[in-house]
Amino acid sequence: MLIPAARPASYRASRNVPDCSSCALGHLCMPNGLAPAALSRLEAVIHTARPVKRGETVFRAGDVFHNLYAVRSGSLKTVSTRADGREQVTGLHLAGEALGLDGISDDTHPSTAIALEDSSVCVIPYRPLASLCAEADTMQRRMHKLMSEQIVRETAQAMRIGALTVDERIVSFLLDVSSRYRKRGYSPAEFNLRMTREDIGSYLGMTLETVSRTLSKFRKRGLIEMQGRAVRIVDFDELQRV
Amino acid sequence: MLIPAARPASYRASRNVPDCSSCALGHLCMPNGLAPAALSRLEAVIHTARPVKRGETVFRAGDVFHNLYAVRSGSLKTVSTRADGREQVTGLHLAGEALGLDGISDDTHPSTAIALEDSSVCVIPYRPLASLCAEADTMQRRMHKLMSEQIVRETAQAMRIGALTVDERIVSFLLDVSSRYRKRGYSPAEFNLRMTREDIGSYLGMTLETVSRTLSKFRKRGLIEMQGRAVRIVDFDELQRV
DNA sequence: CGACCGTTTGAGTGAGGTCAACCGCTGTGG
DNA sequence: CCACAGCGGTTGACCTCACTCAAACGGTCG
Repeated sequence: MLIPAARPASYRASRNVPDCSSCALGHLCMPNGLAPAALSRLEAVIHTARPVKRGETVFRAGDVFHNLYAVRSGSLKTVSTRADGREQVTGLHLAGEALGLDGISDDTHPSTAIALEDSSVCVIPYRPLASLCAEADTMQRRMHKLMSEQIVRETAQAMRIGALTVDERIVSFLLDVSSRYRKRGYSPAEFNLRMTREDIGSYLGMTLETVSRTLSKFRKRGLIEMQGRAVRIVDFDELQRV
Repeated sequence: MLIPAARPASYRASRNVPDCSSCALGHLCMPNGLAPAALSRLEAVIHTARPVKRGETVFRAGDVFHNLYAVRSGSLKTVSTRADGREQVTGLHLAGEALGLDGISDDTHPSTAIALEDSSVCVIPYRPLASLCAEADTMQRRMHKLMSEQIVRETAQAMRIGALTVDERIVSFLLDVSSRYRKRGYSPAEFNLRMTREDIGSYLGMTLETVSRTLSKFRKRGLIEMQGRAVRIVDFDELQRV
């Protein structure tokens, strides 16, 4: 049976995933390892939890960069507009992941972040965070890792689009999302994609029809179950071998 | 007439591009704005300039991460190996650009860096650099910008591959390289790609035959001149409108 | 209830991949 | 010094994968 949305279920408890009570953020604002002084500073920096309704934006392309964000709950997509006006989905950000790191580059957000469902984000003013990084070594390390991870993810995404067939791209996408949910303590087998077929196609460099056809094919082969945007991965092994 | 390799020519002098005498690094180790104390620290951190012959590697996928690198002269490609063994070119790094930022993520280099020509790289030990970032605010800011720029570049690359036709991809690639040379004080119109057609194809998600055909088409239309890997952009405007 | 949006599925087409032949340059060994 | 092998590049012919266009369905909201 398919659940309508991903939920922590028993995974969090059983797999002993650390819980950041202040903002449920995974490793971005996870206090482990921080000196008490630095911890209280961090809490002072992260002062707001901002709710974002489905379809609303957290920031828009061109906005002046002031804050980083961390997804507290829900999920968001980032879209970039090309020179010719066409829009493309360039990122998917799940609960516990960071948002807005690309704005540091030239103090302007290059993309627009849109909530895929009613969500909540932590607002983290960049300047104070940078100061904190200078004082607490662990914090700086965490910041660098976070940015480096984003670089690795983007590179993987470019490879995904460039070197894989559409079947492989869909598989890679599903497994990527799955592993990201697992990392945050949610079920890696059942989750809700929340994106439309068009969003997925835009993200993976293919048309919405092809997305639909490919998912249908996988369903018929018994690799996945799905109704609408809810997905359940039935056969990981078989899925992995294309 | 086509030059065999990109060279500073008169651009550097005439356009007043800052020159970093210690390692010709553009903004990565460009001392402008650093306090004298921080500057001497920086020089202490960047202790080695390592020569790399064409085809040699600076680091390999799987190597433990210790150092960042900055390209002093020449150019390198980064390649990643997919699960199925196929290799893909994931990055191109020109003189003055950074290398290895993706290794911070989990203390392991995820890709292999290979020199496209006889080159030279600055070796920058990460730990001391991080300490310096904690002490000098400008240095931290620079570091963050550098990583954020890399994120933006990778996102652009994913969009390039995902949303553009092969013609558009080639144009976008040529203009990208061109603007990067301009930024470093080299001629934006004449440069040497150094990569094989296969490398370019791998980087742009297409076959080497298609790369060759497309470049030939552009040459016949008078948009570019080229012999071998040397390129001269003749008509920027016409090239830009696909 | 009807309009609309997202999705599914089908049929036809074309952009780009595949396979193959050939050219020119470079390096190597007889 | 020349012959030859090997690599990178170009071009052609053919084919296929994924896009385009089109139709129809189901759920949701006013």
